[in-house]
Amino acid sequence: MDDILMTRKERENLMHKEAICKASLRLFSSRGFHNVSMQDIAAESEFAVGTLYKFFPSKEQLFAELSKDCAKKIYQILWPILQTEEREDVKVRNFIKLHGKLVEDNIEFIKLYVSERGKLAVSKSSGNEQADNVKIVLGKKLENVINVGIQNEILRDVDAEITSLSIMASIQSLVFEGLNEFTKEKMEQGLAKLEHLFVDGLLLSEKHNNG
Amino acid sequence: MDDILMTRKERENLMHKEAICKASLRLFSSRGFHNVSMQDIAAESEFAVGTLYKFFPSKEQLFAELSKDCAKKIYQILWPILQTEEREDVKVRNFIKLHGKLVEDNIEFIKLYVSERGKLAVSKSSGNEQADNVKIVLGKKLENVINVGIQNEILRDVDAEITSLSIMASIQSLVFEGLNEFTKEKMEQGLAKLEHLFVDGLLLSEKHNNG
Amino acid sequence: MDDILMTRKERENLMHKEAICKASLRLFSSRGFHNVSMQDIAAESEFAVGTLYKFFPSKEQLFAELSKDCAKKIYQILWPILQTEEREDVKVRNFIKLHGKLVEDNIEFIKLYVSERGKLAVSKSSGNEQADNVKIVLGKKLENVINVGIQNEILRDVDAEITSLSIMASIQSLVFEGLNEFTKEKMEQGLAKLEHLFVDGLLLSEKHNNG
Amino acid sequence: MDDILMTRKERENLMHKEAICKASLRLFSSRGFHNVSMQDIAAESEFAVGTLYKFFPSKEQLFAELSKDCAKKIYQILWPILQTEEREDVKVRNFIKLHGKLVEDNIEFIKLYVSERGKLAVSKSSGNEQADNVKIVLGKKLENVINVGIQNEILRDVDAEITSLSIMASIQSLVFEGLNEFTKEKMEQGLAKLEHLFVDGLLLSEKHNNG
DNA sequence: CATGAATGAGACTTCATTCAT
DNA sequence: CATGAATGAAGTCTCATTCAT
Repeated sequence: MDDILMTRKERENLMHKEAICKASLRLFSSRGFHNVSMQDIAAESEFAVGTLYKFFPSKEQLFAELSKDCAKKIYQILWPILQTEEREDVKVRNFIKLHGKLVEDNIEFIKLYVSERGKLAVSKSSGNEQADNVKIVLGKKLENVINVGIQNEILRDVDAEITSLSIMASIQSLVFEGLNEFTKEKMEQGLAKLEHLFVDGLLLSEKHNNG
Repeated sequence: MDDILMTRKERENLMHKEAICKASLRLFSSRGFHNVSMQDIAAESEFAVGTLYKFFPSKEQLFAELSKDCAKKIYQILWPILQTEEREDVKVRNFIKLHGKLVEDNIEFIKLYVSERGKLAVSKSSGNEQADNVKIVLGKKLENVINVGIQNEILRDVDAEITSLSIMASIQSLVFEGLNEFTKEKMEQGLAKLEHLFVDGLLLSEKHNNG
Repeated sequence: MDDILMTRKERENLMHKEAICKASLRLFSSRGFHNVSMQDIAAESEFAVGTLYKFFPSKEQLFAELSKDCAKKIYQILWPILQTEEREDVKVRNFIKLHGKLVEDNIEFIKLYVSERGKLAVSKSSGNEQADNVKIVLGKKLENVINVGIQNEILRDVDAEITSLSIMASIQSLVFEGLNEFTKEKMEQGLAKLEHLFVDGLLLSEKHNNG
Repeated sequence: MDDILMTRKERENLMHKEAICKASLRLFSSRGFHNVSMQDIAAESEFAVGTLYKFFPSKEQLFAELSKDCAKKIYQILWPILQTEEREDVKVRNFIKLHGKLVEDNIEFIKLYVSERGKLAVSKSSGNEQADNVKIVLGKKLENVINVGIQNEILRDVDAEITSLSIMASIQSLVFEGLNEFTKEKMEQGLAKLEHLFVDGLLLSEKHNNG
């Protein structure tokens, strides 16, 4: 509870900043960076334009920070899955499965996460790098899990790097492609099939399949 | 050879339009739609702004036509691969493999193909729909090939839809992620691994693997 | 007295809008719609271009609103004259006479009122319709007054419609033709002669002439 | 027949110029100066843009010359009417009446004649001055006719200047107002009423009315 | 000499950013 | 300190005019 260490002012500040972030996220995720103006954000967040600049030095920085938060949040949800003491195939299963819940709770975050890439004149947008980093870091971790699975003779001897990339890309494609049309159930069905494709079909030896 | 049937004027016209397209493609693919101005395109193509509007009625239409061309070109290369009389697993192999050549020849086309999706306030940009359609059409065809392969007992009994999506997403990810960093060799290695992952590992029964 | 009920902001807002209107009116009335740019209006009104768009959504709308105001103002001055309990010939006299005062106070309004008609590619400029409507409405009322005058045997039996049109056209011609050259006196002399021509000469029976 | 003195080239030139004028007139009269581009005129006249500039140094000059021609043509039709040996009231009658035929034959000329006034940034448009001059000259002549009529005791003792202005304005108003809606018959009815209003009602003593 | 492709200044409009209140 | 009116650079697009062919 950092709250205790903060003055009321600071606490209010934080809440205001979060309100702005939420409003921005709503707008950016549905309309994209260039089709949202600071005036739009001001209106949506119910603050004055000038106030936005008290919290963020520029529109780009606001977007970058948003991306960073978004990446961080996703990281905090997905990373632990790959850190458990479970068997490797279970980790991969859960990693895939968890995206269903993730989408349900964070549609906007996800949209932003998957949609805006290379769009900005990425001069200084450290936030997006961060977002990409999360993908890379999670990808590397997944790769690592797969490698360990292979070593433990739980998974077949595939190329872990390419398999990790493939899994992440497939999830992203499924999630993004489906965002506008899929119901929760359809999404989860798709993820289940993905799980089957990669874990049952590809990676698991028969003995584990039956487990 | 339409060239013979054209007047010099018409040929020049065509060349100019192509020059504008090339310049636009260069800029759009590296910076995205909103970070390229008509002035930029004019400078890059060495024409005046007004000239651009002799060839395209608006920036959106220019971009749409570009997308359409791009999609068409890729379609014309990839579609025949899935239409041959080859065995289904070979079709899939070739489909994946061919992306190496594709990237080599059409980096910018590819970038545009994979990057701009849902980015514009896509009011009427029929060009982008076209681009998306190509992905969908190719994806559906790939799905069909996989299904036939399963019926012919060449491929395992997987969910063809999700496998198709997964293959396409993986290629896209590999190609796009690698575009800025990968050498030709690295790209082809990646595609080879992808081929192995999906065709050898996942889909082929053992007998075909050994063929 | 709305002033009391307004905040300072609102009052300033109104003043700014009026300043813009005045500047626009000055420019439009002397140079016409197409020969005045938003930059011109910005310079004349001593605001930035962007500011103009805070008050009006487009140049066309600015012009339309101006026309509407102009028409409304003129309507509010002239209509009551035709609504009094006076005898019909007196109404017509006053209607003509009043234009002298009108010109004196609202040269620019008048210029706009008489000059811009059918000039714009009048797609949706409801303002101008309004302006035309005022002419039509006043014309119809004048026609009505004349008809009543005829029924009351105060005016001769002329065609009221054509007489009304003729009176309005004559006033307009006199006022517009003279705008750049006439002194106040010359204008009033002209109107007096017009009054004589239409009311004494044409319309009134002898007995009323002597009254 | 100047034709005899011209070379074939010169004759062709003249025809081309006339073709351009006709096309321009068609466009200007229906859409106004600012809503017609040189490209439009080129297309309508079936000449190249560059060719237009062989005949006219600028769009403004083209318009000016057109206005001048238009004014001249109208002048040549109307002036003789006021120069005949007829009695003055008959001259005025014919002057008014003739506008019916005029409209019928020269809708475009008329439209241009009455519509474009003070619209251009009248820096050097001597053509429009010419057009205005024609109105003034005809107006002065009509005034003169009326004065003679008064001296000859055919017309009442009215102010000739204001009567002339009134007649001209009324005709113009009737013709212009009606251009888009009136049938030939309606137009002629209106002019007949105008004739009655001004000649029978106002100007003629009884004895002439019965003639 | 006619042509019309090319030009580029200039029009309208938007929006990130500033600053007086 | 928050506000939001004001700013003006920059974007898209038009069109009168030029000039190589």
